[in-house]
Amino acid sequence: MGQMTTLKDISAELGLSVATVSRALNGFPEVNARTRDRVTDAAKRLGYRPNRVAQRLVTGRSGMVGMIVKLKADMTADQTFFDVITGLTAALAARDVDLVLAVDQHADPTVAYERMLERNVVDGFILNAPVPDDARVAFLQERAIPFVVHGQTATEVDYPFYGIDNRAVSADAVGFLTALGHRRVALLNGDVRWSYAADRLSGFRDAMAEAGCPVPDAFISTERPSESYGYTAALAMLSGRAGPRPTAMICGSTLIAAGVLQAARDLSLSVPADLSVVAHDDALPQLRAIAFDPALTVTRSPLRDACKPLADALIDHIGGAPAKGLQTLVRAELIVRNSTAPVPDTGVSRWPST
Amino acid sequence: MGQMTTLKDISAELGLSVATVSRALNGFPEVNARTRDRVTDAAKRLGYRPNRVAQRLVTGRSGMVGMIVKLKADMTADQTFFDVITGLTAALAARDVDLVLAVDQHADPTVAYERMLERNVVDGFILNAPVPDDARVAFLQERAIPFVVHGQTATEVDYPFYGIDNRAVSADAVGFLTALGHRRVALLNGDVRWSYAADRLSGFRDAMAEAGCPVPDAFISTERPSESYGYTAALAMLSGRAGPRPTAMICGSTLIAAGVLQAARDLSLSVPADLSVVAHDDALPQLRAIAFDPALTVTRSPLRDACKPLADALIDHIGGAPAKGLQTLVRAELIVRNSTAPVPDTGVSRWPST
DNA sequence: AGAGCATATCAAAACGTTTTGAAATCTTGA
DNA sequence: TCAAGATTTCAAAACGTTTTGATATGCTCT
Repeated sequence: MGQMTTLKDISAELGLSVATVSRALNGFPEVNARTRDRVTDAAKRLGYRPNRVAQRLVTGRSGMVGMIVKLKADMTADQTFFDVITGLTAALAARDVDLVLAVDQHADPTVAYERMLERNVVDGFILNAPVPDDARVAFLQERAIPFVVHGQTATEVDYPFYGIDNRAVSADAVGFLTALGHRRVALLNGDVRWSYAADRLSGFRDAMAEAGCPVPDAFISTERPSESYGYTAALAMLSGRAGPRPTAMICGSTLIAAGVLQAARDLSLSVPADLSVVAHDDALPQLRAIAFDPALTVTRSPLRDACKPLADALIDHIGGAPAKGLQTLVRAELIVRNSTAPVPDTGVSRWPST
Repeated sequence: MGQMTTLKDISAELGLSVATVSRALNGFPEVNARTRDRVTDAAKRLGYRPNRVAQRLVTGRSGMVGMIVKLKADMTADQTFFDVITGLTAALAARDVDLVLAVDQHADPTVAYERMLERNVVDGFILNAPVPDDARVAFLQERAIPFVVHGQTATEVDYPFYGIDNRAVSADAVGFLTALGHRRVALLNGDVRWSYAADRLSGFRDAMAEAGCPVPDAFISTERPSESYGYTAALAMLSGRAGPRPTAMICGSTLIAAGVLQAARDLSLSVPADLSVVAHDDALPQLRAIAFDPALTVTRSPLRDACKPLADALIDHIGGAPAKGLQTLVRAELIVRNSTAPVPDTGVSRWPST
């Protein structure tokens, strides 16, 4: 089958040396303008495509980065996963890098990385869903493998990351709600084993404390985000068996909020008149916060926004750029819609107790 | 940072030539047993890992295969996607091959393949979700790039594939239902743009014709599988506005079946007394047919089963094995549970018309 | 005309492997 | 003991690039 045309072919065709052809194609300044034209012309004419493998052999880079996703029994990742992969591969492709994907089914999170490194085919990794004191971070740092973390809050680290300020997410939501007079605010958080949820929780506690609002234990729940979790948790909190009910809820995701709204509906509670709801919105196409009824007030930071910065940070870091300049912590945007309102007059919700 | 140890390092250490070391490690027969031991020993001791890039440069193979998933606005792929990726990467890894993933957002399905080929980093492709006369197939065949198709019905082709016999899926379901006396059977199919659904449809029509059962147009619907599709389609069919109602339904997926069961419940119809339901079951962990109420009668062929044969077929094909021996068409298993029963006595459903 | 310098090109080394063809060593049989 | 053969090892080429160090060519200034 059709042999690839190589630098040698071009050099033979033009009576030049391979070195000059290489330089001409790579835009080195010392090659004569006319020669460069002849070379680029011949390259196009002969359909030259550089052999990446050869390039990589000499540059020592593979031009691929790895990503290893954890297979969870529940597969919650899926919703966000596809979206992230899409943006990521696009951003990587723009810089001529490919993504090698593996799924980890192992208990020890590092073995999958070890395996991929062993096959020594990737220049670096994209780490997602970090946990506090992530074992993978230690593993990769020890081996001096470049990586970038998606979703990171601690800023005092020496590797690149892109994340949202999750403490601020909670603080902003709390600040907004307390300004509306709410004092009994509940948090329907994600699973605190993940850093993002842990940070939201601590941000929530601190902000509530600062606002002088006590937070009963019953007002905080943490679980993997799902609609049914939102539904049952909200139902439990709103039943008011364990003291006064919350007048506002902060949801870890729009999915949870969907369950909360359903629960409110089933209890004949009006949102926002009886209950204010704020959710964090990753801007997934399937769950458009603006399409909720009522339209959700959210702290918003599109997941897709992370992809390009992540890809670029990793590639730059592999290229030798120091981590310090490749750390981004964005502040989520508070978007006020119709699911929030001032606290009901009495301060105690007005519906009959169940 | 720590230089990789190379063949040269080992050869220097042992006073052997690089060639011998290479041979020893690759199990060539002509190397002395003692020398081989010394080499493997030194390799382990020095932590030798072959440089894949160099290997590839000389062998011309990359040891990676590509998969390009189509980004659909609705993202229905997700459910099955994660499962497939998991099995696939595991099966590939077992043969020391990695998976390069890209997401295609382009209208022309071939451009993403073109792009990946251009970067010339994969030895072959796994094609999923084939359509009749798939443009990607023509594209890859023209360039003599190895590939394997996941989900294939036409058997008269000269490339490897692994698929289930979708015409038989329908035929088996129809055969089972007609044996129970059903004659008014409806098909809630997937989107017939995909081969699998097109085949299910033709298999359904043929089997029904053979059984001597007419099929009114209203008994056939095709749409992207979802619970709500199952719900609304079933509701429409069971309302009976356009003639007598079906006594049995064949669903393209368990997801659709979930909607059908809900519709039956809302109409106070008993499954299976009033309506028999058969679904095709891909055995996704999230939607366990046995956990339905009533437990679903299904044609079952676990999606995961396809992964290892697919990976192996592709790798063998890349290795030069002819396509003919790498084509598998499995017959789905009919599993009878509680969602099917003999047709009601009258032959006309006994519930009051709406 | 020759030194000095910038410009443009080249040949060769390097990357780390596999593979080829030849050479060295050992074994066997007469 | 020697030729023939088998066994084991080796040096070198090859894969297609990038990069290094050297060389050729032209120009400017004295």
